[in-house]
Amino acid sequence: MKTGDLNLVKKINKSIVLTTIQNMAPLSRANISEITGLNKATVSSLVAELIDEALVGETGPGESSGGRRPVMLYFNKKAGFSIGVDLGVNYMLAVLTDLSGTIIYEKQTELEPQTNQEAIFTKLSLLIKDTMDHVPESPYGIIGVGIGVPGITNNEGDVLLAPNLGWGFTDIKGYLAKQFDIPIIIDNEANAGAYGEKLYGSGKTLANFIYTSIGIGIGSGIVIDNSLFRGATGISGEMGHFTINAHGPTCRCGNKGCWELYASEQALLKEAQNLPSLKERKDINLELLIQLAEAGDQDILQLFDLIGEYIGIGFVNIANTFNPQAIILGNRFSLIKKWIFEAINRTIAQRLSVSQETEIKFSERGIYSCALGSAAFVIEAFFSHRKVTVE
Amino acid sequence: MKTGDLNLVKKINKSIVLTTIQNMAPLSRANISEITGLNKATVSSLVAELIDEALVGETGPGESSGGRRPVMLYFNKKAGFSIGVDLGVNYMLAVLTDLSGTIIYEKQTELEPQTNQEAIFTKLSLLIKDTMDHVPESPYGIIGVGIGVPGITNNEGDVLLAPNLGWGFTDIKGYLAKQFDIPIIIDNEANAGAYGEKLYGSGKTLANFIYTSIGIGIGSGIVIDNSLFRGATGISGEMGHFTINAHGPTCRCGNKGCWELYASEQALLKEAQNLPSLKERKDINLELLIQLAEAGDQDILQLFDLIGEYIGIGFVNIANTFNPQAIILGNRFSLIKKWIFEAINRTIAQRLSVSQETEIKFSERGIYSCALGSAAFVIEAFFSHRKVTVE
DNA sequence: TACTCTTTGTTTAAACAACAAACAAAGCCT
DNA sequence: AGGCTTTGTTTGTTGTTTAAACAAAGAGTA
Repeated sequence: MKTGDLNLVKKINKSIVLTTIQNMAPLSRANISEITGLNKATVSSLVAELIDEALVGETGPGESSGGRRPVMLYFNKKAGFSIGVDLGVNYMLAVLTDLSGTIIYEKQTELEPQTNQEAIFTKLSLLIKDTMDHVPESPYGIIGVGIGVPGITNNEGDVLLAPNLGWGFTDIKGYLAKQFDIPIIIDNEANAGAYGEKLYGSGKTLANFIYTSIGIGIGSGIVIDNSLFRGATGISGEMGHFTINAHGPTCRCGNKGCWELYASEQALLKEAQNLPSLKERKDINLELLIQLAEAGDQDILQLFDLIGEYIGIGFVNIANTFNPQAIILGNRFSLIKKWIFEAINRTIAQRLSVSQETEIKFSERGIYSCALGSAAFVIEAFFSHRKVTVE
Repeated sequence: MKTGDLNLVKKINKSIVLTTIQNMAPLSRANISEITGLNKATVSSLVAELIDEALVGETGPGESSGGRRPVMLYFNKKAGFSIGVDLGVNYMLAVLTDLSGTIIYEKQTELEPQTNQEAIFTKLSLLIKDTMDHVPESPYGIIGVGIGVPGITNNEGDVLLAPNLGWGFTDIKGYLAKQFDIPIIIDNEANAGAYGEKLYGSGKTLANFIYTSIGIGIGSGIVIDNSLFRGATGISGEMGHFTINAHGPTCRCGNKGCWELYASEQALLKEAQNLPSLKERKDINLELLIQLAEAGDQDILQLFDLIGEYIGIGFVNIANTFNPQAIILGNRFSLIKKWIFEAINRTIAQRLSVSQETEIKFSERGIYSCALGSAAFVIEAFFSHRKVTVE
């Protein structure tokens, strides 16, 4: 049982001071005291410890406001570095970030579709090693590696199922832990994307939102009260598989009429193939359709509109279920924003009860959301034993 | 900003001690010390204060285990009383409970359908006053009134919309506050039901579950990490209005093919009306159908089965979205459990990916869930300034 | 320049909650 | 009767926040 003692009090206040510096630097000890309500003496003593731990530094004297000049403090975001990997179906993207989520280095590797698991593991190791080589000198070095996987993961770092990779149960954390002696965090690609947008993108100012990652499939990350909801056993947000057509076609998940059969890249490409103008072509992919849309192809524009409508139908379901402040659309479909945005909003206006005010947004960090979020999971874990919240 | 100080530590520990006594009484100070890890001296001092506040009492000496006999403590559940009201469409049920949720007194009032708001308010006042008259003498008296309303409420205690009552925006809290000088808490009927089941029913051992209240409409309460999720602005769980048929009939909410059009009492009665055997009858209601089912009417049994299937389809959506440990079916449809249970489970087995293990349960407190949950909201508020949690 | 006032940050002493250890109380066992 | 065990209180220590005093360093003004 978690009882209270003096140690806890200190931890809470130190956490508050650190968070304040992270969010509002540059600022002085006096500023912190005023903002937090903590006594000046308390702030001084806690800041001294944070400086000892290399998490905070002094930049020098600031502007006087009629008295002694303050000593300005900053958050030492270079105290350590995190690695985040977006493990896609046909690519791998790794980013190296500092403790504030700024990208220091990035590297992308292409993957042949259907690459076997052994080969993916090897490439992943190489990618991580390469990224590690680009870490600057720092007190804490690399504080961990986070990986976003397009599939279902549990809280122990196992992948339970990743159909688009052809994986069943996979102990990816175990594999990596053997090679790298640092914390490894595995999570779902949509959760990571949601977290990335929460910290560094469209979700920065939102406490409650749903991030929907629409690509080949549809995944989602649920942010409630500023933190990610992972569900009972770490599986959740499989919203691509809710039924929007009770007697529709069977999905590979076993259910019928799943949303993702109507509103994903897989649905889009299938419909495109049926267009008279494209019937013969074998090279249909999202990029081609974007080209055609740019050129003003009416069939394609109409198709995008239809897909947008189905996305809107799913969004109405999400809004009715969670009443979030916003739904953020991310992953590949953020590329076709301009052709689906109107249809999504139109559908929502038609179907959603007026009392709800859910805004539709698009991912701000684009293809980086997932890698950034994965890196952020590591940073969160690094700070977790320093940060405490009370309610 | 919420900083830490000695006062906070004390509050945390006092809260732990009180919770421990509530959950495990009768027990001694030494027991508490052992269970919580708090020092014996600390426990003694905190228990002394709780006794001063009349929340805890001593029953007398317990069994010796080879030394001095312990003084056994109990939670004084009679220190105050709470009133919970289930404001239904054609009835009002009030319960008077002690601080542990035990019902001391209850009273139900029938309502004519379409009763106007003024009349409902008057009846509600009378019901509350009558309930108050049955309160035993106690240190804190009546600590508040909680009301569960079949509609959308916000966190300020306003009803925004209650279609089945014919209400638009209604300041019910304001009305009651004028007459009763105690805390008034207004919440959605499904949220209250969920909370009632969480504390005193099928949800007691579950940290994550979805309570679906299926009656005329379908509402839902979402329990995440042992606490109720209310959504961005206190509106959430309008799951009855997610689409399960993208191009189905239009619902009064504006959306199309809403789940509640296929799986609620309203759907059931409409289908029943179309049965050849019932075409001429004007007195179709749930109770009649139950009678017929008991008598073995094949048409009715088949109809129940069909409705069960649609309930199952919605449950699959819920499971895919939240991955809860269980889905608890409550309200009127808990009455027809034996005729729909099999169809629900069958549908889920067919449609839900095997990796998920969501159990289907039925409400344990039956028609009391909502009133009990409403009363519990009041108790929670009463303790909220005493109880603190840290993470 | 000299002086006062303001602001910043540190030092000092007081308050207080948890804690360990000693102690008192009240039982059990032989 | 005496030793042992368990319970619960008392006593003194530790560690943290805090208010108040203080020191440092600048601004403003005559």
